[in-house]
Amino acid sequence: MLDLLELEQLAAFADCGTLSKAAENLHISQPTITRTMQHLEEVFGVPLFLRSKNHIALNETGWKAVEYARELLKDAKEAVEGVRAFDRSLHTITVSSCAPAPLWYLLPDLNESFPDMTISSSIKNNASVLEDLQSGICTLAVLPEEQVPEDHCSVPFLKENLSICVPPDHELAGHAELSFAELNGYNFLLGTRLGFWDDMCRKKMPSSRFLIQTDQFTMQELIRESSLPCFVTNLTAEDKETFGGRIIIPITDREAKVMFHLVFKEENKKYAERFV
Amino acid sequence: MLDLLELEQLAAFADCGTLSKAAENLHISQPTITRTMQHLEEVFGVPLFLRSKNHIALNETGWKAVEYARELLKDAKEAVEGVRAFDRSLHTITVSSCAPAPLWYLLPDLNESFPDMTISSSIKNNASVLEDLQSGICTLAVLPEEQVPEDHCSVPFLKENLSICVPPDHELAGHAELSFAELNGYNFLLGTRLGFWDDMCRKKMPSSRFLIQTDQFTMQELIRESSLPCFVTNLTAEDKETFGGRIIIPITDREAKVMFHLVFKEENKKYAERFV
DNA sequence: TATTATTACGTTAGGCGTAAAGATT
DNA sequence: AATCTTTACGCCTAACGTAATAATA
Repeated sequence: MLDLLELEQLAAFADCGTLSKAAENLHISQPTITRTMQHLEEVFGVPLFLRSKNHIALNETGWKAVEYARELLKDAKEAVEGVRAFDRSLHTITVSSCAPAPLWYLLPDLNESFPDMTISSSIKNNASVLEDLQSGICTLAVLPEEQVPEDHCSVPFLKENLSICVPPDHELAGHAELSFAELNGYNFLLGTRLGFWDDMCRKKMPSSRFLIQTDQFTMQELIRESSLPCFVTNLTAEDKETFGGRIIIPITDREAKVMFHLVFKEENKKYAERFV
Repeated sequence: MLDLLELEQLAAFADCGTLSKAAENLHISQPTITRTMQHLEEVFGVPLFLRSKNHIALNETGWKAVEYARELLKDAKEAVEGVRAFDRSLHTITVSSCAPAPLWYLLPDLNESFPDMTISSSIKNNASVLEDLQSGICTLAVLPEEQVPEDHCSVPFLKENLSICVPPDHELAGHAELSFAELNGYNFLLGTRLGFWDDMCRKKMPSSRFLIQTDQFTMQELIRESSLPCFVTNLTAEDKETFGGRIIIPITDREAKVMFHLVFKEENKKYAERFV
């Protein structure tokens, strides 16, 4: 039977050209590698080397053996990595969500219900979430109702309504409600990456600019100190403080009201059951 | 690093269900296989088994590891076989010919010129010979001039003219020459498998039947004792005796005169050089 | 009681490195 | 002289099997 350690020495010899350099590389003695090459010839049952008194080189068959050796070594490495990755996946719940808000409710819940599992989550746009779902990269996906693929299980999860938030003296402050059409052209502060909402806003308000703030504190300061409108939803959990005296005005468009669904494969039902 | 011997034990355990049976199968002791399983868990770095006091079974990850193990074992086996096959191919000249006659001249020549090579030959139809050539299965191919592929080297080798051979009292015996059209409808004795000629005759004489004789002696007897026509060519080396008093009549069709070419890849030029 | 996995233990085979030899440039 | 491969030799590890242990059905 082949021995991967021996094949590694063979590959090293192919790389180095001489047994001595290969031995040095692998931190073993020359005699050891000499013996290994002899043993490899025994195992393969055919000559692999051209020998002269103080020189050894691979013959044509030897090079072919090296090809196979490298392939096997790569496969063996991938096997170990594959098994480890599989084991990790058994202890990880991976959530891909199209928006941040659902995660605020989902993640604490999962953490509590499956305390010995690692919870890994990411926010991306609808298409990417779908990919993760189809490819099995994610265990649970959060998608708008309309995006739920037919061949997957799903449960309704949360409803989110988008509103904007302006200072009382803002020119929009008088409206009881607003449409994307009316908002188009205004520039907005955008708190964190919004996933789903991000795409939606850019699409519905193509003339608007979105001033993205990654820092939480900066964002709060700008909300307080500027008159730029920003977004809130019914799920936004910020303090009253954060928005100071700002006024919240609902957006009337159908698209501003979203029903998020939890989507998953049959085999991952157990992780979604408690949300049914 | 993984050890294929250990993986073999893992696969055996997966097959047998218990360590004892696996040990028995592999003719090793139970403690050995126990230790191996423990060591495999170390190497993979993740749990592979569900253990109770006197029971051990593969967990989900373990089964995944078994998958990889089987794959690696198969690959390793194929590597050894592949290297052996490659080595053999280096010491074998494989000839695929569309007709037998060229081999009568080619094989003795090759045997003499390359005494330490094994010569392996087969007769097949044009299409199969071409396949062998393209796929590299054969070192040298013998094909009719018209069939030589453009992307290969070739040298003219032999010219063969097909004739028929009938007893003096046969109704065709009076002709000085004949065409396939005139022969169509007669039944023929067919000595050995003719490769190229076989297809040709069936195509040009669709109404004829061919009585195939695999036994040399039977063939000779039938030639002597029946009046059925048979085929000969300018290359046929049989004794005058074999054909008794039979008369040989050339076939006039263009297709009955064939120029065989030796066809080969650049890399195998050395085996054809002496025929240039 | 029979079967199974695991641990303990003693033995041994085989693999490694050092040293030396032989050969080539 | 320096470099390289191979052989010789002795040590020592590590792998194996036997025997014992523990647990279960």
